[in-house]
Amino acid sequence: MAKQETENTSDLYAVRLQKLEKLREDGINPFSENCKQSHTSKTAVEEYVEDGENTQLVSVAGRVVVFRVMGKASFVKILDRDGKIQLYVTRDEVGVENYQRFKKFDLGDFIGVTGTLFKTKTGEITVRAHSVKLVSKALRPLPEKWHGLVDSDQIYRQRYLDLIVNDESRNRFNQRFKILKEIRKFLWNRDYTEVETPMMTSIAGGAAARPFTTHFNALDCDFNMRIALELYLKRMLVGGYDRVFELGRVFRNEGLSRRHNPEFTMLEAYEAYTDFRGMMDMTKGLIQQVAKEAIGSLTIDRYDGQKIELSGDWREAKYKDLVIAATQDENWFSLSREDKLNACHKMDIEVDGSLEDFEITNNVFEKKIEPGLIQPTFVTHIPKELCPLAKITASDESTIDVFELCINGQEIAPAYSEQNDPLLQRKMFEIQAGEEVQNIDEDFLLAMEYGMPPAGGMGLGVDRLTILLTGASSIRDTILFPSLKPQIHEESEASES
RNA sequence: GGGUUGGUAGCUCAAUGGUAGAGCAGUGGCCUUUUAAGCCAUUGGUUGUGGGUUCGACUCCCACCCAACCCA
Repeated sequence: MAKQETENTSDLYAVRLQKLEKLREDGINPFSENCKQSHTSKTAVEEYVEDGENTQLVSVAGRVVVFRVMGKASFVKILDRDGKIQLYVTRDEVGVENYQRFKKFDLGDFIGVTGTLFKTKTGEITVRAHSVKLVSKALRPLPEKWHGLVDSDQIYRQRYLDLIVNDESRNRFNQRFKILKEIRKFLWNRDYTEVETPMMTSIAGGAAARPFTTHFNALDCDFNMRIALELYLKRMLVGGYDRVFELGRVFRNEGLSRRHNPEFTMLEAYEAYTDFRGMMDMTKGLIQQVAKEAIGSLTIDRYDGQKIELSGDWREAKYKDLVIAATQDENWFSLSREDKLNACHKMDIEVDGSLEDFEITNNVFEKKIEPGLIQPTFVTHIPKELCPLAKITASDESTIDVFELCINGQEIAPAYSEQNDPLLQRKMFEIQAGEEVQNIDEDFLLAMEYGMPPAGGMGLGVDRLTILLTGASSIRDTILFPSLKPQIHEESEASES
């Protein structure tokens, strides 16, 4: 049965296996051959001398993605880390025997070529091959060149194929990698230290989210995957590192959607002797510089054609003012819980009848206000119930000194004036935990009692920032290997021939 | 979890109950400046899985699997 499947589905595979055998018979190892790479596709092209003698030898290597044989001459394109470059291979240059062998190469094979540069009739800078050799044989055919790979399932499960054949996808991921690099550069330049803190802890704190659990065999106890970086980075503040950041994965055991992946990348940065106002300037500077360096523009085209303007000053708005504007009710915050629920029904906002007062209001914010905040907006003076880790606003006991930066209809980055009063912090934790006091991170409170400097802290959803800056329509297009349900594989079709 | 759409050759797609097709890829030829190269010939299928209806099912019905989108 398995054998039959091999024969039916892998005809192309069988042909390539035969080629492989032929190469071995001819004394050529189709896999171990190494080759020199003196230039990449990009740096090789830069060597080309306009209107001059192009005698400089370049050695390039990569995967064959275009293969056009025209009798005794051929054009080939290879893909390397910098992109693609065209090669011109002729019988006269590489010799009859080599050329015969070359003609049996397949799309997808890795080859190495050494030669000189010239420009074709149509003006493309091309390597005229003096020698060409196979360095690694591909046994599977690549997806079609023109339409690329469009099956979403295969794009996500076999991302490597997507990266090989879909330029748009490769470019988007290159932008993501650049974004990560520029975030680090920005913070390093401000004398921040990059640190690493535990991903597995007994208590997952720092945010309100359901954690993934795992079992620690040696200690025989259940651990949680982290849901935020906050509590350990603050321990670093206590420990004397007054500017720290971590860029890493957090895990939240919640739904999957166009905007949510259970594991995602967070930046959290803590800076002593500043507050949420200081973090506001820092965050704006960071996003503007990252956009400039990684994307090359401060004006972003969204997938739906709208433009997002990141330059200049950004709007600031108080949470309460936004809610009052959205509900068109000056007295919203004095309404009873029941009146708020009724008003939500009238506005077509579905709310769970058991929600607390502030949660009902926050539903209005999340469903009616946030999706409309396309241009950068710092939302300030947020109700204190929404975050137990920030300082209370001096002039208004009901709010905290924080901002939530919304862009592209999503919350991108919250920041606080961090709470550093250990007694108040304990009280806030106790209110939040309610019955579940065992979930209070006592070690964190102990650390705070040794003294934590006043600080501003900021968290930034790197995936959401990437969605914003690349104009992607889904978070899955910005995560290399998004979470998917495992597929049951049938017997692997291998080795029989 | 609910709704909608989709799953057919390696890839991209056709085929509305009556012999499963095309383009690209592959294979064999021709071809020394191509740009989705071109020309001639040609191989390739358990139609997502399992049931059912029917003389006959890619097509209709039921269940399940996977994905995308929308909603919760």
